[in-house]
Amino acid sequence: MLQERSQPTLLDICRAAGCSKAVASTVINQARGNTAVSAQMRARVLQVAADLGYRPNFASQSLARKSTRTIGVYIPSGPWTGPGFQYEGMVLRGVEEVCRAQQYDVLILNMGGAVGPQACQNALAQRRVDGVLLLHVEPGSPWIRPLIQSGACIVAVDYAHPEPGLSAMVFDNAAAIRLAVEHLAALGHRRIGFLGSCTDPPSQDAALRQEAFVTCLRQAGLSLRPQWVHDYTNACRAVGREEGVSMLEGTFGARHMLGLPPQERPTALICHGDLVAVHALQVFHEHRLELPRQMSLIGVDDAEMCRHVYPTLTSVRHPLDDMGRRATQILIRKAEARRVRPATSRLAPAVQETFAPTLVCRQSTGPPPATGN
Amino acid sequence: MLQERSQPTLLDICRAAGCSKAVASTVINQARGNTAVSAQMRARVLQVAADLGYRPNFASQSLARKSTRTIGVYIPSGPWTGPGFQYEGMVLRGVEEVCRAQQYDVLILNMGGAVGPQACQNALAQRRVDGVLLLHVEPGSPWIRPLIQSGACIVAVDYAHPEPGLSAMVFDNAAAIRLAVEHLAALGHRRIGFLGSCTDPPSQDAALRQEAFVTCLRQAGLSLRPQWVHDYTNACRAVGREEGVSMLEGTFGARHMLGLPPQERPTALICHGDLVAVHALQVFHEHRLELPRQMSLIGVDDAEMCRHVYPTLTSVRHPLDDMGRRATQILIRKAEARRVRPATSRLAPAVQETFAPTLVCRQSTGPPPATGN
DNA sequence: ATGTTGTAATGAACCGGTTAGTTAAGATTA
DNA sequence: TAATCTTAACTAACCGGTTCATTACAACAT
Repeated sequence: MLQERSQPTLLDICRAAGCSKAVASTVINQARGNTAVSAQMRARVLQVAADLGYRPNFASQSLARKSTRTIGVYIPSGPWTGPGFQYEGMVLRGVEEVCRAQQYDVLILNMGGAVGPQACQNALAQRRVDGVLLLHVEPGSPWIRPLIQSGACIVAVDYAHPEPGLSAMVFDNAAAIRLAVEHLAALGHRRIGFLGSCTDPPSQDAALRQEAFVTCLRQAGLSLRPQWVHDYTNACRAVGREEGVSMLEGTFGARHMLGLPPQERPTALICHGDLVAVHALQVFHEHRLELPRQMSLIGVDDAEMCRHVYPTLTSVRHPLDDMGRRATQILIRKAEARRVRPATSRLAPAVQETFAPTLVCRQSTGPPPATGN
Repeated sequence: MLQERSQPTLLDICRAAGCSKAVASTVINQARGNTAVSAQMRARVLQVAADLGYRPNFASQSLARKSTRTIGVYIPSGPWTGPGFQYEGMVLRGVEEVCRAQQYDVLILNMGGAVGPQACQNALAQRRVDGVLLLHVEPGSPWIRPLIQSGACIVAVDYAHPEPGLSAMVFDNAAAIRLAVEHLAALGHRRIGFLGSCTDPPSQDAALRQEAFVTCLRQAGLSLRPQWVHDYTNACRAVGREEGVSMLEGTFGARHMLGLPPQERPTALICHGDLVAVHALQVFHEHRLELPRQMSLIGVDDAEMCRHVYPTLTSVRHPLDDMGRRATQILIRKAEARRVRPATSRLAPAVQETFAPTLVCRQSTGPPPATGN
């Protein structure tokens, strides 16, 4: 009769090595406070642990240490496979890398499924997660407040929050748009348009990017006609707002531009994001427009898909992996500090770091058509 | 001086409600074995728990129950944002949905980063995960054996494994290819080609799909020339195998087909996967081939990106979310059963369920060119 | 009055670690 | 030789729950 092989415990080690739990624990954590362990005992314990394939029980350690070595990542947007997930995925890559290196685990709370914010909060609270990373959470979300009050360490990625003590890793949206405009201007474009985001309550960075576009054009000394900017307002005019506009923002935008008389049409378009650009691409293909000969197109964020469409899409890289990495480092540092002196958690000041964009040139941008100038 | 707000414990509840830990615990778990709790006491405890915002400590529960209510998902392939992640993401969607509903957590071990299999196994072992879901893990991977021996419940998604007791959710690859062939045959295509996967040790389903292709063509009474099938062998002939062929499989395949004299060129191509198809699409665009007028193209798996390319890509849906859902249900069922009678875990027989494909028609397939027939 | 049954609550051991406090023995110093 | 310091080990409390065995007490039957 096969015995259920349960994992060896610290006690098993003690029996085999002939020592107390305290010694075994000390050796395995290679910690020695006021006590030292003799070299031979250390070797013996380590040997036994290796032989038995000992792995400390995480739950037990968490309980004793009052720290779960777990970072929760809260993702309010769409599901794992949503078109926007590439975005979250890039952050996760950085998060996991840092966590794994520091022996932390990642608990992902994705609201894509039927998982409400309430369920997520419960999960976070029950797990006694050491830190929470908020991914692309708009400021002012009602459920942030209880999270802060629960005393968790929080770092937001992508949005600065007005709440005190909330650190944030932010992307320099304005600089991203500036890079795009400068790239196009350098290629010789004079009529540059913008396809904005059309999600219903416009997101904060949608606004930032669109504003930056207007500012940059002015600074570059380029003229801007109102019809060269397509955003939520225009989209609503085209279809009822009920129509799930958001998924088709690029499509609407591109059609809008093609509707303009050729002489007044932009020769290049900057899109709020890569998905918008990819959808615009579909429309241009439909109309047999050749890119970049007849139209230049540029996205923002540099998602994986930029490399897979035709023509490959020039984009402005959003260093999401770096932001995730950095956020996680800060979170872990905070968590460790709190372990040392729990009462003084408020000492940690809110950090805010800004990340710079970089231009990634691909095939979708080129000089404007000679005739059109 | 602000007191660090720590979460209330069961003991806090007891003090407030004036009862013992046993009662409080019983009420909160709404379990009553041989003991009952009076209605008033139950109400009192629940009231207090709600007032204090009590959340049981997960680590403590895990320790006491000897169950972590956590499902580990092992993802050996590329990182979160890798082109193949859409695939894993779809499974995760299903997994998370079921877990969350059953109050389980998901621990994702993605080897995309610099996380070796060893680190993953350690994490799984330390966590005392209740079950492990293997995502797209090829049979015979050397590290599966220790995992099995550790006594974990395991369900594999996408590959059947020869190891005893290992359940699997498998996709009917042959049926998928058959759907694709039948679709094209119904449209009138007589010369159908196949772009296979070119990853170095060819994956099991690459082989299955390619074999199925040959079989289906024969069954449909269609002729097949060797040059209509492009796979790893051909790719290696084209470039050195060092050249990271895998990412460019579609590109090579498409160029190969275009290299054939028009009369001997397939009028439709079935691709091993969507990514292959998307890359083929890039080549066809480069050569100004119009789809589906001059060439039909069909992918397998129905990844999100199929909807974003031009023309939108016809594909055969791989019900990954369903497979993930089902796998998780089985895993949780096994885990619960084991809790009841730990010694009899081997009673649970290895389950194997097959999932059927469905055809998703989009713009990339149509009748063959009239002249070409 | 005694024994039986059933309900409602309690006590205490346990899960598997961590760690402060303590002890025992050998080395160093007065 | 006694007093003190180190070093290396041990003891036991604790983390926050779960659960079994036990007790207290009222209701019922004999």
